[in-house]
Amino acid sequence: MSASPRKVTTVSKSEARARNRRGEGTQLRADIVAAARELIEETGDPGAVTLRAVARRVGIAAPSIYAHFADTEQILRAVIEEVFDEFLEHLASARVGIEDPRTRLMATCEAYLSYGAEHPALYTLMMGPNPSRHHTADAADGQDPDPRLREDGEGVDRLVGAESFALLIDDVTAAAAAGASRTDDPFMTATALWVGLHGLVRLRADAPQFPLPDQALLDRAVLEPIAQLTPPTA
Amino acid sequence: MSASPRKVTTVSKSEARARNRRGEGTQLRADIVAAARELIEETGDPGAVTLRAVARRVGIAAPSIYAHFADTEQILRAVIEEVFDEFLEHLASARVGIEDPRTRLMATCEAYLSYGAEHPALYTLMMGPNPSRHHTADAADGQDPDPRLREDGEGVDRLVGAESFALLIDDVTAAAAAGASRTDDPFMTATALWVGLHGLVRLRADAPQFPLPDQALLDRAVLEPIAQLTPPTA
DNA sequence: ACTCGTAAGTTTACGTCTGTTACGTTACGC
DNA sequence: GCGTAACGTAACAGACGTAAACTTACGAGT
Repeated sequence: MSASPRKVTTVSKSEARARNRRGEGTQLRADIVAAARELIEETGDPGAVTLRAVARRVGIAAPSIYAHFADTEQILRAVIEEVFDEFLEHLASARVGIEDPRTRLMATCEAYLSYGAEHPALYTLMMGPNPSRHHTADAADGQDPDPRLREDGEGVDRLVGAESFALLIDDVTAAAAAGASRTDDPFMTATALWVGLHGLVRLRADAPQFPLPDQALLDRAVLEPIAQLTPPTA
Repeated sequence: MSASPRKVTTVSKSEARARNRRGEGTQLRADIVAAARELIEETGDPGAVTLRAVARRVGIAAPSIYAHFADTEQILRAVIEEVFDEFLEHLASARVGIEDPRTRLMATCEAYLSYGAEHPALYTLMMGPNPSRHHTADAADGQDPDPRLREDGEGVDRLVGAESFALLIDDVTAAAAAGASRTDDPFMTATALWVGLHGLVRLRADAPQFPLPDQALLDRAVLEPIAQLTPPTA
């Protein structure tokens, strides 16, 4: 139960770290990404992700990171990809199994907002200006809901959440088809909804001390008019 | 036309700087703030504002800053205050002289968006999480449009743009009174509009590579439904 | 069973940038 | 002429990225 006898300058966790086995060098890579993620969540600042800080937390020496990442930017990119997958999963699992288009659209929006509220720093990192492009998105896989979605070969980068945004488009399109929304341009409406969702998340994260109205009421005041929802049971 | 003969490590501007006169020590303070602002605008990162970087740009020695600011956070606060004033002025000058409530509301929104588009880094700094509170806002100056606006003595910090937000509330209230908006809760609608404006600015700054729809069309798709505007000439 | 190549890290160290303290210097203006 | 406002110089300690060399120990091959 006693702390480690070693004296530590700042914060350090697991002092004891067993060296990985022969083929499991990749395990350290995952630990590095996890440590970087923790640093971002705790400090709220991606700038806190430094080679030495990550190394301290993982329990390794700083140069050991070079075996897996060329620099801190690569680490951040790995975190971003992980968060994007997690965010997409969060949205998808909230939507699955809901047939009613209106309820499903609202569920997607709620999931979007809840993720942003629970992981403000990760959301900011994910949606913020990316370090740069990386792998080209795997090309055409089928029908396209709107030609504007994939301008050119690499216009829609995965990093801006194209898959997640596709869920929104899907929901809005379904709502329009079912008469739950009066929109005549699902892509435009979905984009506008994205703006509203992004604004809600960012404003709550950016100005927490500002006396905003009740959360649910403000959400409705922003999202319902944008979605052009028809009266509930009309 | 030739560059300065001195060799410089990074970027440095005015090498020559004349010492201020006797009573004009305050001039340096303004120069420091201006340099910090430039650094933020050029790099997009408030972290680039370091005592030494500011000193280099101003053309002074780093310790000379201590006479005017205790640390970098104080400098950032000064920049934030300057930007807030500028932002408020930008909105106010765009609104002034417009009598028609609908046109005036739209003008305010356009000014909001244009400032955000032209000064993305400063907007982010201004609207982002503030370093902390500072001077208490000067107390009650007259009627209050909504009791929620000033929760307690210091609830509405000036740093979150209360004055600018007041303009929005004013416009929405006037629009509602004139029948240009169908809202029955101007404060809620103004807040929702703020969310939409913030979302538009932030999304364009955060994901510039994403193929967003035409700017004017997206603006309308977001703002008009939130504002609950009545048909133009009905 | 014993080697030994090599995966998986560590140690050490250099150079840069940072904040910050202590002290020295210039020159305006009464 | 001289006090003091308005700076500059020198130097420290800490954090950072990164290169080079060293160490440990797993596990395949004989």
